[in-house]
Amino acid sequence: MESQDLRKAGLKVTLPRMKILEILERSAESEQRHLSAEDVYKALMEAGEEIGLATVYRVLTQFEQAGLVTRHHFEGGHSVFELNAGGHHDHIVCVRCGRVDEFVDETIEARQKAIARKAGYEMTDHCLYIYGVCADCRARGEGG
Amino acid sequence: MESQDLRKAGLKVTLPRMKILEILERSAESEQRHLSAEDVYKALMEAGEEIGLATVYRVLTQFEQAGLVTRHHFEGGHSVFELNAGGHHDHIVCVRCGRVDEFVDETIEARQKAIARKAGYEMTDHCLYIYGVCADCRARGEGG
DNA sequence: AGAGCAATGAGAAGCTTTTTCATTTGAAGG
DNA sequence: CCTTCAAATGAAAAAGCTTCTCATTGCTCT
Ligand SMILES: [Mn+2]
Ligand SMILES: [Mn+2]
Ligand SMILES: [Zn+2]
Ligand SMILES: [Zn+2]
Repeated sequence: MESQDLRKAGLKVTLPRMKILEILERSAESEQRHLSAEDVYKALMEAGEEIGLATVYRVLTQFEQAGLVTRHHFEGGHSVFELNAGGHHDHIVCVRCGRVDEFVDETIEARQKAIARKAGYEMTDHCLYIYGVCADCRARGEGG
Repeated sequence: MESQDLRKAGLKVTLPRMKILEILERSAESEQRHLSAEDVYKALMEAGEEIGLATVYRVLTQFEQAGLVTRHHFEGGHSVFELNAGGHHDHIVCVRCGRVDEFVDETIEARQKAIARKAGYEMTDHCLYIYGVCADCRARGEGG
């Protein structure tokens, strides 16, 4: 019963919010954990839902503020959203095919905290992106 | 003689490119190492240069491709550029006042390489942003 | 079921960045 | 120094992505 998730987050239970949460959950457990607002919108269209793009943006921002999703600023200028499940992690992105892998490294996490403290900052967040070419893309050859 | 920098980079020496390079250098050694295209454009205007914003974007992109500057995607949607001097480093950004500090941590650098290799990636690049509240902002009080 | 406030949809608007194209400029050579 | 011509520039338009506006709709609570 995911309407409880919304209520707990202090959000009124509406059809758009339910549907968007469904899309995020279904996509996460199969293909893709990282969706742009446009991706979510397209998925809604394919599911026959008549939900406006403005609503998708609004709802995703609300979900972010409620702590249900995390927003990432991947290269290319647009944001991607990911359901908050399994805790914090960082990302490796293939610059060739766009594949995204996730990782957690406690050594790095600890060093970051130390660096922030030494610089006089109270750390609120951090993000680490490793860019590279994935194994598949390298096997597929250098030429594109 | 910075026209040599441009020639070495394979770029024709033009007035806009010289002026933009000057702005980046002068700004780096005083106030700010990290400038948006708009920042550069404003600095040009203040210096009385009649250079179009489109040219600023074009030139900064060319500088990036030539390895003269690095482009960062800070939060907020717009890119910032920084002169390449002193080699790679990562950033701590104050979410309150926008202050940016820099750091290098060899432990993290090494871990990143290992993580990429283990995930099957050939690493091409990486970036690490630590977000937090700087000492000044904390001293200035919570409300603002 | 009804009242009231929040949420939604469609389109307009806002921002950053890129593209188009006529005009200008720098580099090379006479 | 002057010519030549590809490359670079400026202005304006266009292109994304995201947010805002406002009339309409729909939850929630009684
Ligand atoms: Mn992720
Ligand atoms: Mn820097
Ligand atoms: Zn790949
Ligand atoms: Zn600060």
